[in-house]
Amino acid sequence: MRFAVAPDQPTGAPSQGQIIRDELLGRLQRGEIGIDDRLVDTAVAAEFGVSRMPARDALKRLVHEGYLEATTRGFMLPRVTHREILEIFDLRRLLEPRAVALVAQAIGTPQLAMLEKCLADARHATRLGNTELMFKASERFRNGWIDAIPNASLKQAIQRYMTQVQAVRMLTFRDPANHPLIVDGNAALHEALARRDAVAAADHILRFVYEGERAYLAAVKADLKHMSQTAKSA
Amino acid sequence: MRFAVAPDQPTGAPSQGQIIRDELLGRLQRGEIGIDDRLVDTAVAAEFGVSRMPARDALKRLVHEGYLEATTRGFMLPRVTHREILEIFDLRRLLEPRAVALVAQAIGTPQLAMLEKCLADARHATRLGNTELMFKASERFRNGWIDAIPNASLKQAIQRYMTQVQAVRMLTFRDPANHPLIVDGNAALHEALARRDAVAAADHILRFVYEGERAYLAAVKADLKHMSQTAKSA
DNA sequence: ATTGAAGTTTCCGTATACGATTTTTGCCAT
DNA sequence: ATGGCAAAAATCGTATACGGAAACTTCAAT
Repeated sequence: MRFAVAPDQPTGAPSQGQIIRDELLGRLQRGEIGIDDRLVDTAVAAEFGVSRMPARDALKRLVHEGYLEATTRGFMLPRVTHREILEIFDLRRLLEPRAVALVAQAIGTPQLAMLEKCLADARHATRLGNTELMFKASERFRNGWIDAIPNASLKQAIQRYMTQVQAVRMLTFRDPANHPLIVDGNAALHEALARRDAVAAADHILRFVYEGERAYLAAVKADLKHMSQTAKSA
Repeated sequence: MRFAVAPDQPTGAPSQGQIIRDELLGRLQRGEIGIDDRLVDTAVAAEFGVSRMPARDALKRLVHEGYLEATTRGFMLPRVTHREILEIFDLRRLLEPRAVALVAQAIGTPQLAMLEKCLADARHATRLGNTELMFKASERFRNGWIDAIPNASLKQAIQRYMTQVQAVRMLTFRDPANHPLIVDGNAALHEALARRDAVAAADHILRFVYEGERAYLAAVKADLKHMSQTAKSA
């Protein structure tokens, strides 16, 4: 057993396809890819300066992970239906309380500090009325605690519906009245995590999800036209 | 609209990669691929009479689905870690009770009959002591109720870890003492579903998962040598 | 103006080829 | 005989090219 050269990464260098996939996933999770953007393998390949193969690889993988949908005309965001959104709220109520409970028991001080930073950013943005910043900070907060989930399988299950959650989030964020609710929800969660209080954390996230569903339904009601677009897409 | 040549599948023809993937998945699920078999893209491609690309496609997809593991020297069965298996039991306890509860409210008579058939098959196989048949029947039963989950997102989340469940299942099935427990658990679940009793169904599946975890831990204990192979792999 | 059909474009799936990396094999020196 | 080094083989990742299918566009006829 020779450790002479230090094994660096366990798997050596990540492949181009992997790199592209990670980058695209980041964009998807940051909401940088819109509902009617089309991702075409040749374009992606050109952007990353590689051939179609790694690009195709990344795209197909994202499809399989549920982040994209393969059409005969490129790869697009999956059209989320109203029904599906409600289904995902159901899923979230099943998974996320347990997840934050585990996080409360496992999270480290630096991660807690990071979450606190996100929270402060979100507060600041709210005071400024800057929806964009608020959105980003809240997203970082969410990604932060999801990253801290010690059960990798559970974490993965939650991350699968992240993009759909993003889409819904974007919708509800449009009403600034929701911003304080979101900040307060996150603050309550953070406080519970800081106290390592698994029960309180689970309660808070559950309430938060219900609150999110309520806000979503309100947004849909206030904006029927936009919802009908998800069906017509025109 | 010309149906002269018969359009075969509604979605056009499935790609070669898809075909290969399905066939390989069948072999994997039938246990026809051993722990130290290596699947190499060129060999697979040659067998199916195509180029490397569709074969690679199928292999990579199976990797992503968790059925295979990519090594620097071909694709092999994944070494599932003990930790991962326990994580999945945790996930199952979160998701499956709700899933069967929804099934209890939504399942139709023909599907119920199908489940009953699987149950009868499993009973028969148990009496015969035929592990193989018993395994198949139990698998059909499980796939049957999973198919009936009305919440598509939840269904998908459950299906994601099906392979790992299969692997564990394979392990616990080796002890015939577990067979009656499995049949009884399935029978109890079926009975609850037949009565459209969501609460009882959820209780039964929860108990069933706990029972499965117990059986798994017992199997590991009884078979430490095999488990240590997952680390050494030699 | 609307509709239908033919032509064009776009894009995916697959084939073949090449370079890089890792593993294996063979050989030589001690 | 054993250990190490170098050559060879195996296999993966990527590049490029071709054929076909779906969608879009154009244009003419009603």
